[in-house]
This record gives sequence, C-alpha cells and structure tokens, in this order.
Amino acid sequence: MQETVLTGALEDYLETVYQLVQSRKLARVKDIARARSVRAGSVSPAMRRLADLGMIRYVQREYIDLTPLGEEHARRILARHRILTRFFREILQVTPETAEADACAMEHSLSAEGMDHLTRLFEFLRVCPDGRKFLSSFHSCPRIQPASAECMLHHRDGTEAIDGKGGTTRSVADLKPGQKGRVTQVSGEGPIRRRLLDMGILPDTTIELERVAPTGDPIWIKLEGMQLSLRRKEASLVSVLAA
Amino acid sequence: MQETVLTGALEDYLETVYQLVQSRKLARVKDIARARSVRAGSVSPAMRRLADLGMIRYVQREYIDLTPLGEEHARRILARHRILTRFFREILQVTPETAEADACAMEHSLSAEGMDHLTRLFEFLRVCPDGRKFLSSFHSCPRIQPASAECMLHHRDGTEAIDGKGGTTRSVADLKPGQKGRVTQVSGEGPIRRRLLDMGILPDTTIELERVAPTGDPIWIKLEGMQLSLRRKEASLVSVLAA
DNA sequence: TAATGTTATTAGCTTTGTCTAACATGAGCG
DNA sequence: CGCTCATGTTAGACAAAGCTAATAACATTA
Ligand SMILES: [Mn+2]
Ligand SMILES: [Mn+2]
Ligand SMILES: [Mn+2]
Ligand SMILES: [Mn+2]
Repeated sequence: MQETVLTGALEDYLETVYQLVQSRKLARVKDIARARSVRAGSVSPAMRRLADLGMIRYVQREYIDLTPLGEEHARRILARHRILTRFFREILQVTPETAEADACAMEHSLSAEGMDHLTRLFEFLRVCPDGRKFLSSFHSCPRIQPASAECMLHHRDGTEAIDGKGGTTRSVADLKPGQKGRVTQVSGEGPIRRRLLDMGILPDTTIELERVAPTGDPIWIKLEGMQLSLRRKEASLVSVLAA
Repeated sequence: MQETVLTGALEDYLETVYQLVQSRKLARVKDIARARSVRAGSVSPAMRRLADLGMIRYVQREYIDLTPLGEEHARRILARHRILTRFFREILQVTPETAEADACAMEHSLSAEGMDHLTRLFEFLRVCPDGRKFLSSFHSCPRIQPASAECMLHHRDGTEAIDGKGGTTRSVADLKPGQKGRVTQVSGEGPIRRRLLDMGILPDTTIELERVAPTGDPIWIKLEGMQLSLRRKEASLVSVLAA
C-alpha cells in the first residue's frame, strides 16, 4: 500500500489480468502465462508482488481478482495501450502487429504530459476539419506508399514556403564540394531510408559535401563533425536547401 | 561480435560515450557516470559488456573509444533521440525536459517501422503546405492553452463532418439515463483531463449513462461493461455523439 | 477409492543493472 | 622518493525477471 511503483512488467501483468477478468470472468495463472508468453513459473511470483502492492487479491490456487486500486491502474494502462495503438495504426499507418508492440512498450514509459498532448493531437486529427484534411493529404501522399515525382514537387513547394526567401532545393548529390545545405527531407523507402535516418540525416541537420570519388560514386559528407560516406543513389534521396 | 543485442541501458551508455567523445574528445568513466546519473562502480562493468559486444575499445584505466560498429549504433540511437525529442517538443509542444525523458525512453523500444513513419509525419508537418497549415491550426487551438467556447464550436463542426449524417453532439452530462453515445472528444486540462483519459474515456468509445444521483451530482456511466462514477463537472467535459 | 492428468507453486539458477565500500593505480607535489 | 588525492576497478549485496525441473494440490475419471 506504499508508493505504487509498478514496473513495466507488472503493469503488463495487471493489464492481462484485467482483460481476462473482463472477457472470461476469471484469470487463471495458465491463461496469464499464455497471454504474456511466459512460463507459469514466472507468473506466480509476479502475482505475489502485485498482491504485495495491493493491486490484486491473491489467495494461492484460487482465481485472481483485482482490488479497486488495481482496477484503476489496469484501466489506465489499457487506456494508454489503446490510444497508442490507434495512433500508430490510424495516424501513422503502421502494421497492426507492430503498432501493438510499439504501443505496449510505450505505454509504460510515456509521461502523463506526453500522453496528454499526443491524445490531443490524435483527437485534433480526427475531429477538426483542418486535421482531417491534413490527415487525408498525409495518407494519400505517395511517399507513404510508393515514391513519385509528383509528390516531390508538392514537397518542393512546401519547402520553399518554409524559409520564405525561397532558397534553391536540391539533392546532396548535386552539391559542389565545400558547399553546405540544410536537410529538408529524406526520401526513399524501407531499408535505404532507414539507413539514412540511422546515420543521423534528419530534417534541419547541416550537411557539407566534402569530396566526391573520381568515378563519382562514393560521396563523402560531413555531418555534425563526422565524416560519412554515401552512395550517390542514397545522396540523391536527401533534399537540402543550399545554405 | 555476435548477435548485437544491446539492452536499453547499454544503448544509453553508448550514446553517452559517443557524445562525450564528440564534445570533449575523450570519455572518462567519471563523466559517463555523471552524464547518466549512476555511480562510477556501475560504469566499469557496463564498459566491459560493451567491449565484449565489440562496441568500444576498452583498455582499463585508459580513455574509451568507439569501434566503427559502436559508432554506427551510437549514431543510430542519437538520431532517434533527436528526432523523437523534436517531435515531442515541436509537434506536441511538451516541456523540454519531459520531451527529453520521453524520447530517451522511447528511442530503445520503438520499431524501425514506427520510427520511420513517425519521421515521415514529422517531415510532412514541417515541409508540406497542408501539414504546416494544420500544425499552426493545431498549435493555435485554445485547447492546447486554455479552453474556450470558440474552439468548442470549431470542433463541433468537425465532429458533424465526421459522421456525415450530422448526429447531435452533446456532453455526457446531457444524456438521459439509458442513452448511449460515442465519445468524440475529451476537453478540460491537466489532472482533470488526465483522469478522464486514464479511466478509458477515449475518442470512439461508447458510453451509456446509467443513472444520476438524486442531487444530480455523481453520475454513473457504463464504459465497456464497467461501471464508473463521474462528477457532473467531469462529465460535462466529455462530448459524445448520441447513438 | 485409487489412478491419472492438469494446474499451480516452489526451489534453484541466470542475466541485467544498480548500489556501497574496499582496494588499486597513477600523477603531481613536497 | 614517498605521500596524497583523484580516479577507476572489484567484490559483494540486492532486486527484478525470466527459465527449468521438481513437487504439491486439485479434479476427473475408472
Ligand atoms: Mn506493455
Ligand atoms: Mn499493453
Ligand atoms: Mn535512452
Ligand atoms: Mn537517449
């Protein structure tokens, strides 16, 4: 009955118990184990810990029951789980299973403030006319599905709108050695896009083209004091605003 | 040199080492400890584990250096950290420290797909004209700051646009006992809003008004088979579309 | 009632990650 | 040269989670 510091794992157990009680009126160790993909031997000690924290009523060998406190917590976790899953699925259009997994990891660590603001964004996107218009524009943008020149143009316009004075947007591959640019977007898909993002090529980072191999193919850039090499193909996916 | 399964904690150590090497050219145990808020005694074993995984070059008592593999990983984590922080700050307008903390937790667990799509949303919001328009409408909506009747109206219009056939939007407090409604938005701020969200009152959930206390103040609702009681003040913050 | 099978608990082991406190190392100074 | 202090390492304890394998308890069936 103390400070109620539930760990992520315990929160997941609690969520599971809550859902089992809801759906089939009783929570058995075996079902909890199956739902969480752990062995029964791991469940018993977890239940003892939850009972010690005043979250469940746990008489050994009997069915497990939530206390009002536990129910409150469980409902909170589940609400987070649900809204996060929906955000990943409906807004970001992530694969259902991935959405589920990401949400179930995030639900334990996201601050109340972050949760609150994210929910606001979610509501706004579905309820507000501006949000709904934006959302359909976002989802119909070919970059989410396959890439297309048409949308590039669309984005290029946007980019020029950003800085107002309409600097020229080009790809990193088109910079001259020594020239710098501010990244506006990273195109491409799947592994190639991820590799670029993983290297730290993000919107608003500054890239300097250091040198180009004689053949023209590997290109060396400087990014936050770090030298990286890119293939020309990759470099052409990075749009920059010449600085 | 095996499967490269870095835990969250090790990823944070790696990120810290990377940043220290960048900023002051060398990483000392003491500085790592300070940066991560742990004791020096925890750092040494962590460094050994990172060395075993081929991430750092670690000769005891000497300065710590990243291997190319470690550098690649560190850059990836840091890129995630940065873009997530910016999402929380610039899009969701979360307090800087909270944004930092939320990002630093999320960076370890978010899937590549989730990361990719979130980055896309981020880019889209800053680069596309539609996104930029939406963003300024989102941020200027008084609900993010103090609540206002004006914006309620704004939202009401949107709600009616949602279901097309223009059902009437009212608050839960205005339902009659036995009547059901689908939640369209949860207003209010801070703790009160959070309490409602924590109870599971989210957009698109169905609420039935069960009964109202004689005095009119506590109100009992049914939400996903669960009975909850709300104060009238809270209930009036929940907009529903009568079903 | 006795045998059998299912389910739950326990004991013992592992890994991760933290702490404290004791100890080791080396640099600089007297 | 030897002392002192800052820094780094180690040992030992602990808590959280998980696993396996042995055992206990219950329920069902013969
Ligand atoms: Mn979870
Ligand atoms: Mn969950
Ligand atoms: Mn982190
Ligand atoms: Mn981080």
